[in-house]
Amino acid sequence: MRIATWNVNSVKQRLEHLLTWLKEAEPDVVCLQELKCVDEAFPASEIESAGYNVAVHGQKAFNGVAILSRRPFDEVRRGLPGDEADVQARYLEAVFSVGSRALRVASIYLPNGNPPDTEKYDYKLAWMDRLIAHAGGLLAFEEPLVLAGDYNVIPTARDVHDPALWAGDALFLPRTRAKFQEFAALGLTDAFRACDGREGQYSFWDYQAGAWQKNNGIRIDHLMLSPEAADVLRAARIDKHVRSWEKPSDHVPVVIDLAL
DNA sequence: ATGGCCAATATGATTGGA
Repeated sequence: MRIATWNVNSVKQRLEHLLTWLKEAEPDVVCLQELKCVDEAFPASEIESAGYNVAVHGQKAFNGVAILSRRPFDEVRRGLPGDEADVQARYLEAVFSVGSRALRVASIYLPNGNPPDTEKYDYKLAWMDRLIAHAGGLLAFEEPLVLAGDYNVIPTARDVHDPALWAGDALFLPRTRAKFQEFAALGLTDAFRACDGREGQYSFWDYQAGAWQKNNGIRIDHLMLSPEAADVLRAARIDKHVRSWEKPSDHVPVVIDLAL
């Protein structure tokens, strides 16, 4: 079972890349973020023709998450619980049958939070609290669970090319990292870090200032695993070559293999 | 050259990204 996450920065702009990468990587489940379109504008037929079922939680212009799956969906949940007034499309959850087991996967687009001295940062931290509460409930099922997405969190100094440059950023502030630690401490495993301890492994490079050419990146796209999923983790990788394609997203896919 | 981008929006300056 191959599961991936990718912030595509507009699914309409990135459709050709997505179809090429699906054929190349052959994932079973894909979590997408930053669709930047409403449900009706999502290119469902093109993706279905590539062999995937589609669940979409879109929004006009911003945000938007989707899950693609070769298997049929048993259940789909749209939106993160905990705030009925939150209209931002940042969370989508699905359940699949894998043999006799249930596999639950969520596509997450955690708020950026910049600038940190504004209500945007408060929203980020509150969203993380809601995610912690919801994840706690899901972990109680004691099933394979993959919470995958663009977390907009640099977990440690090892995950950024120049920690000092990011010290005051909402993605790397101590409060942000502490909250992410609290989330992981529920019993979640960072799949990539469980497989690869090297420095210089990133999932995002800014479009500006030649960041890609200089490998000035950050690792902010994560697949977080329940113990039942971590037990069957076999491999994790970052498909960084996608960043060198023409007109790329600023994020690249992160991929794991589970023995399910 | 110590700076350089990109996408969406009643489409032209603004907003958001990270």
